[in-house]
Amino acid sequence: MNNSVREKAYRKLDAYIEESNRRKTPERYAILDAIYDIKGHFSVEQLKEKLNNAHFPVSRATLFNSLKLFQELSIIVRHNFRDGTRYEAYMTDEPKCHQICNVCNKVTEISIPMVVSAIDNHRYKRFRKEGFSLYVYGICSSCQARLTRERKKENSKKKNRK
Amino acid sequence: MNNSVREKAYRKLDAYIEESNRRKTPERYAILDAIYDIKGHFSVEQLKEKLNNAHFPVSRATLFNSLKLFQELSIIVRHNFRDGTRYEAYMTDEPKCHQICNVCNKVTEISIPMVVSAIDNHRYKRFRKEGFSLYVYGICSSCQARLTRERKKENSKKKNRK
DNA sequence: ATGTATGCAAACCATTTGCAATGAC
DNA sequence: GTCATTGCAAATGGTTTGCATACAT
Repeated sequence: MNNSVREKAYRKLDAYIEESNRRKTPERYAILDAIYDIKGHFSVEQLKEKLNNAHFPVSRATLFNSLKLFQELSIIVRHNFRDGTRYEAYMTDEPKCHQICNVCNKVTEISIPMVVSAIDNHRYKRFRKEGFSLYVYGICSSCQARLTRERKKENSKKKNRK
Repeated sequence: MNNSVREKAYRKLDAYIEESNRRKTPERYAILDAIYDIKGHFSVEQLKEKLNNAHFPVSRATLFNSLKLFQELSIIVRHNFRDGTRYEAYMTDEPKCHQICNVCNKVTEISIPMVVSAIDNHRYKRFRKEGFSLYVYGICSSCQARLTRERKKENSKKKNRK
């Protein structure tokens, strides 16, 4: 990951605190650091653990507060996968799309440059775009294969019964 | 909404039940109907209410079961907005993208044909695409304006104190 | 000194689970 | 008759909330 992304987030947080007359608490910066150290998706628990390991334990309430704040500042994005909520820092360089199987719920990150540029080039009305997340839903090949197999089996059972 | 979409979903459910040797319960078809009657986003509670109004009350457990099944069958998609989970039937005609404000969390449906065609034309690897959802995150103009106003106010307070 | 932010624990609420009853085949 | 599916109620677990304390300014 490009460290300039991290620094940009720092500056966003600084600016917000300065302009809104809030407090520069060590927790907020520690959490921000942990997020960028993790790279990629993370759950609240993983983030908590990361901070514990960094000898900077933070309460769950503060984690949720900060995550909400960072989302408002467009520093992170919240995903809701089948196995729970995941957060992720926006990456300016090569944003990823998510390919998700509707059956096994497996999430795969893929690159679709055409889509990314189409999203970037669109002119939004009364809206300042900060980031995006795209989920392409479907069936992965292994589930496809398994389903076909299982259905065949069920069908033969049915015929035998008759 | 095009009714052929609804019929396609019916056929998907029929095929699944037939091939997997499951049961054609009235609940499943009633729920499917309610979903297509609602049109657009809905919460589990809204769906439950819709079914109550249609004099076909269904238990919450069954609703969740069916929603999970319909998701596996790629009939519906699950969204996770700030104010809770919402479901939505896939629409083949003119799929919508979501524009979401990171501050007030307002969700607006927008059309970005270039994006839709880029998603459609991409060649996925070992994956059969069934649908997608795109969330473009940012700041809506009214939040933008409000934030600027508030920060200005906070700043003048700060100066007065000094 | 002021009032924002944190930490803790309790409360909340959407979703899941276990199990008995139902009913589709 | 068999076994998938439903309905109910209890359990679960992630997230929020209330309040006292700490601390950034």
